[in-house]
Amino acid sequence: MPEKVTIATVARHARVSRQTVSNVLNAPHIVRQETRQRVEDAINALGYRANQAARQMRTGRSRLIAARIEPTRDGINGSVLDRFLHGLTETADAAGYRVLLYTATDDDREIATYDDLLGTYELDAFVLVGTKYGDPRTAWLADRDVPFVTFGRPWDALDAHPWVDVDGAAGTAAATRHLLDAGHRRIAFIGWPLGSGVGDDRRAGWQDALRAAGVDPAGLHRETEDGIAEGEHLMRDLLAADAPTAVVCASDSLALGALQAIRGTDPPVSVIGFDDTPVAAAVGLASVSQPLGEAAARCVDLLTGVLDGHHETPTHVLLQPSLALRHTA
Amino acid sequence: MPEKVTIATVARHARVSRQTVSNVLNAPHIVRQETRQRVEDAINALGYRANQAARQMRTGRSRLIAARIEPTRDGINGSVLDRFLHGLTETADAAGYRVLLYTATDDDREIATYDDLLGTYELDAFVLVGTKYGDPRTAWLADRDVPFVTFGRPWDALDAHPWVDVDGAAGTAAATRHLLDAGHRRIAFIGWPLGSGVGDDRRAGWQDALRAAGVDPAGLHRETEDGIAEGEHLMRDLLAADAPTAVVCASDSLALGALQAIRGTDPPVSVIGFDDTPVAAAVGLASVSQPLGEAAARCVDLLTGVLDGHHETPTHVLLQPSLALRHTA
DNA sequence: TATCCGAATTGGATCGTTCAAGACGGCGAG
DNA sequence: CTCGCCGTCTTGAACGATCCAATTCGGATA
Repeated sequence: MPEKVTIATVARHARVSRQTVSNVLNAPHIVRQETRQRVEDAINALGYRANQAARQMRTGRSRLIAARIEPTRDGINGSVLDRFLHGLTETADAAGYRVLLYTATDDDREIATYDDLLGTYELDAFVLVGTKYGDPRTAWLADRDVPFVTFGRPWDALDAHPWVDVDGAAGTAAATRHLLDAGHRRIAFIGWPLGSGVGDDRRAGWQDALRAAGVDPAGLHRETEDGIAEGEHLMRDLLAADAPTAVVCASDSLALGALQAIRGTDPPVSVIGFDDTPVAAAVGLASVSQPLGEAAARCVDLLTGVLDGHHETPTHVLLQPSLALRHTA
Repeated sequence: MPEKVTIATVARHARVSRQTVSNVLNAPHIVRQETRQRVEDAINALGYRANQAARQMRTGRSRLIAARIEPTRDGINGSVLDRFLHGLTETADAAGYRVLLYTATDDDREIATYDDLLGTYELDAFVLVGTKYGDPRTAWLADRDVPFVTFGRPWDALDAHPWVDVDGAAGTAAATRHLLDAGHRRIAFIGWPLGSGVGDDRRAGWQDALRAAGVDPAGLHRETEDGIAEGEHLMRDLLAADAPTAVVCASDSLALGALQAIRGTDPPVSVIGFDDTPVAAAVGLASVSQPLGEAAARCVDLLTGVLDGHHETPTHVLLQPSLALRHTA
């Protein structure tokens, strides 16, 4: 039965005081090289690991970051969060932080969860995925000076807090340009109802790319809630009314619906989705791909920047998506 | 600037000692009703929350459970883990535990991570998803008496440790019976190479169901690594050699491949996949559905059973899958 | 040789909680 | 009446780390 190894054990073994061991861990530069080496050897020999609870008690820092895991809603876009979380865990680990999961069914409950996590676990920071106009969660966190980053811009006040996002407009613009280069002119867009930051952004990219190429986008777009059936329905409508030869969609779900609607058209209508989900890869759907691992890494960067305490000013990161070309485009 | 509320603040406010407050929290029955009420009122009035770090220091329990999040490999089956994690977080929360994520690229590194998590964070337990024959991870954990549960049976020693699993054989058997009931006789199976516990189990269900119906399964099965292209390839092979009228697959990936191979057959060959992933729902693929939320809940049950300390004996839970019927069957 | 300086090290206090042991009043038994 | 016990509550110590102030020590300076 090996005895528990504490900082005192290490100190005894290296014939120094506890404080010296602590200094080796937290401020190595103030310890003489020779002493430091002796302490480090003792640490390795004994397999010492600093007890996080004890450290936290003194410092008030838990080295824990919270992220929310959602019930995969429509199921297709769920994998985006999945991949993001994986990247977050990996990068946070490298920075000496761990990721704690939580769930919540609505904003009030989510805020109650923040309160609990902060009170009992003294969480260091939160990562929120997706925010909406006038989000009460970010307001609550900001009010209390809790460090947090969002993956997704705060559309109503870009300077409100640090965020990382992917340039959706650039993605749909690139998709549209690709179709233009392939000779298409009647390129439609199926997106979400007006008023959602993300949806409007993606629509704008398509619109601007068309205008830049001298094509009038008027009438060539449709709006609906996300979903496969919805996408199929709107695509049929487009085919009947406007005879587009290609379509860019705000999500892979919509694009999958569109794919079903165009079955049998000749020449085949090109389709490009958004998010490059596994489903897209599975069925050969071209899609705009977000650099999720990179996004997660930058979230951690921003957080450690705030936590390890230099720049107080909120910082923003806008990443560029890429186009995953497959046989539907 | 509200002062930090500790157990001492509550004690002062309720005019009792710290220990009495502690007793109200941890052993309410030994405190007189009237006193207890006074303390509880004070707790609510002050918004007191027990500091987990301090508690952990004394008790050695962190109320933290670790689970691994994997890089979505082929992407399709990844959502299984995703849904499982969500259920785990929800149920753990209800039981007073939180879920901590970690990643690892191989077994050795994963074990090193265990060591680190146990040493610095004093994790209470681990949840492992999927184990293989002679898994070094479970051996390591068992050696050190670390509480853990696996989602997936330990195929080489069913009594080695607590586990929760879904009866794959029952799932493929049900799928096969459904096809038999629909009049099919030549029902094929596309699965994974012999020697994987999960794969062999799923194949056995198909085989037994056929035999029970008096159909000889000989020759009607193929084995390959998981993947869409692989499934398509083997399905073409089956069609050419054995002319099956239906096929049961060990995964949705394989089933998707099979779907592509049978396009245009008349009458259409029926296909049933496994895991009921979002992709299956999206393309209308019938599939065997695992009760993932339930599985997660039972994992937490087993863990709290061990942690909150009654039954020492490993326990096992085998859940029944259901059939998600869609137009491919 | 005496004095001083700064780098390196030391011991004690502290974070908020639970554990172990003891104090206090009231009650029933001897 | 006294003793012991039980239920209830209080006090002091401990968990393992960091922070703070005090001390030691080697070497440079006068």
